[in-house]
Amino acid sequence: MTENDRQTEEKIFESATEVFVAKGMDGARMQDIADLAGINKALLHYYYRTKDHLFNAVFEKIAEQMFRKFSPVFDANLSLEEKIRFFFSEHISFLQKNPRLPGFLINEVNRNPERIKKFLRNIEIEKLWQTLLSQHQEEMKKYNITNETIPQLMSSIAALSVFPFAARAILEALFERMGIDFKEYSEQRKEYAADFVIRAISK
Amino acid sequence: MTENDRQTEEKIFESATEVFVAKGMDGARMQDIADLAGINKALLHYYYRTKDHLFNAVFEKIAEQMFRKFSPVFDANLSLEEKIRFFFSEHISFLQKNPRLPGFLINEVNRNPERIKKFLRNIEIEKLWQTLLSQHQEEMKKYNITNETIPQLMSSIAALSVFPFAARAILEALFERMGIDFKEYSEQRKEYAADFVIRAISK
DNA sequence: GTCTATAGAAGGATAGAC
DNA sequence: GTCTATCCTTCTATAGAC
Repeated sequence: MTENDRQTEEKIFESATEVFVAKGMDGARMQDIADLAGINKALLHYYYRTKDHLFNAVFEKIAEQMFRKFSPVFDANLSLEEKIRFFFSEHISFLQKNPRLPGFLINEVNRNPERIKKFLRNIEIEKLWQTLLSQHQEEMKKYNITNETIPQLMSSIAALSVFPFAARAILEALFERMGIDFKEYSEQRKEYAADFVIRAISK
Repeated sequence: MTENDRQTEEKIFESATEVFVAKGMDGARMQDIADLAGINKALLHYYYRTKDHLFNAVFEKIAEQMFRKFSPVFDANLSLEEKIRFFFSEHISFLQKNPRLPGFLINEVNRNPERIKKFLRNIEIEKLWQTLLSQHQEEMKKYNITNETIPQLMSSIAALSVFPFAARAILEALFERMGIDFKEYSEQRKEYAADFVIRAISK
């Protein structure tokens, strides 16, 4: 693969990412992607045979980015409280830079649940799960956490971080009427959400 | 309008709702809707001039349903804690019956933020807001709540209720690997989320 | 590897008969 | 009010020249 190939292929991939995230699989047009990349449609099909192939490449990359942000939480040598603060700070910072990713993923995954199942097959969920459990078994006793409530807790943490960005358009419409700035809100959220969770699990 | 008209129009509306919620505005096909309603395409255009008109009718109805579930919370004569428990119980029950609505709304609102702004213009946000504030000003002192943190608190409550259904496909894929049943999880969630919030705001 | 031109299919919308 | 037939546009995908 020559330098020129790599550049074109990358440019296509970047443009496709932007268009797919903005309009979704169904709303995106190959013509839009070609225009944004400054090339013509035929070249898209030369590199990625079909729209579906191109979309899949973009989806996998984005899903990987989102989940990679979670993984340090599982093996970092931090206390539970430190992990929670670390997670919200890092994850919300990532979402501030990529505010449309949550909505994109939620939509495409609802549209085609097989996509995420296939993606997760390459991730050792069970292993991460066991690591996390064993790492904090002792610490959990100090908090209001049992093995049974961990799914509730983890989904709550994800919810508090991701939801404001997924539902951003709704929140912004409401905030506009209440004189609140979304940027300020999301910056405050890093600390608020961490405090919120820690108080909620404290005995 | 004759009885027959009403039946056909309703049948179209119901079919359109099902198809739009399942596939989104961009993915939905007028042919799908006609097939599901047991009529032909031309009749769709007879009742709702364009696909856009039909979609707007469906969207407004769904947005109205979702937000109506929030409104009793604003004026009910209940203590703060009772309101929180009432909200999670009612709202999650509604979502259990309509699990695809959150994903649908989030997607369409991201696709076109104007829609929700227009919808909210007909709702007296400021009034509901003032009612809520004045109603619990005294009670707030007992909790960890200030006027400044109310947007954080309210978005957190919405997040804990809505997110699991919006991201249902992701959670189900994860839960499958961990031997957890989503139905059971969502039933437990009513109480877990309420307890979670109440502990989080308690001093 | 990149372009122009076009095939081929699908979708929204309308005309016109009943 | 409902149907069949069809127009017209748009979109993905490919053929073929350079």
